[in-house]
Amino acid sequence: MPCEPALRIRLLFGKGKMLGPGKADLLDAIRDAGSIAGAGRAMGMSYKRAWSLVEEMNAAFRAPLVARTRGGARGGGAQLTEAGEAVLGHYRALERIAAEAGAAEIAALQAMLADMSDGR
Amino acid sequence: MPCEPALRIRLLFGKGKMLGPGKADLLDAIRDAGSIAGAGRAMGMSYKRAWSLVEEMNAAFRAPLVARTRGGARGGGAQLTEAGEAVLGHYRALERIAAEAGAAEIAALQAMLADMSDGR
DNA sequence: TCGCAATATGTTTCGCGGAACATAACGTCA
DNA sequence: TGACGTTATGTTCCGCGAAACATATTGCGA
Repeated sequence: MPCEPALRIRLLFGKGKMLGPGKADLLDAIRDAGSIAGAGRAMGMSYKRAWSLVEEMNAAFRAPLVARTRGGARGGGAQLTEAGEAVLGHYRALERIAAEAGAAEIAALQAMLADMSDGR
Repeated sequence: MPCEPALRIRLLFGKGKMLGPGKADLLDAIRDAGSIAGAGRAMGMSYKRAWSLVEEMNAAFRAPLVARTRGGARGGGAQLTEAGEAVLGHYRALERIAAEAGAAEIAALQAMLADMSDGR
């Protein structure tokens, strides 16, 4: 974790349907870990919470973002679906684009801050 | 209130210094109401909370964003300083620019949502 | 000099999201 | 068939941020 982004973006489509940094990071972690449990461990989040976030995401989108399998040799696991990859990609792109397009405003605000010794 | 923005942006400069929709709206309300108490009433927020947010903001930036006066004919009041106007302006501009620059990604995500009957 | 409306600030209470804990079910392999 | 690691799901517990409540203070005007 090199540095937490200075710009956090949350998309909210009403009625409990929202997407922010937390869910995006979780998608990333699931892709890395290959399981919800592993992702939870990796980011210090309880399995139950990770699972419920996945539940929310799968419900919010037309197609599930995370595919899960139970049992089997290694107990089961979870992977990002094509939709999951797409959503994550779009979100990351949005983050990048917004930070880029808003760089001037962000810099202006940062310049007005008190005591920016470390700039973070 | 036409529609709450689908895009919420939070800027975080570490160590308790952060700026999001809540504080921005509060600045707006203070400019409208001419007082912290009035702003709090207008947005259904306790005076204490509004006051502490102002405190945070004034501490976070080099120059205070909100100028307060106590006592007097109408009890006192609060107005945005030049710095306050500037910060609010930069934040609103950032919101606008980000939403504009990220429109394509946002639309792509929205298109993948389930059941967007009301679009909100 | 008293009342008003606001700022200023401390103390206590409370709701809720998340943590912690507890199980069940699943499916492959040894 | 038993063990393992995961998904799946319910229940209870707890910390913390916000609300609620309580005062003190300021300065003008009636």
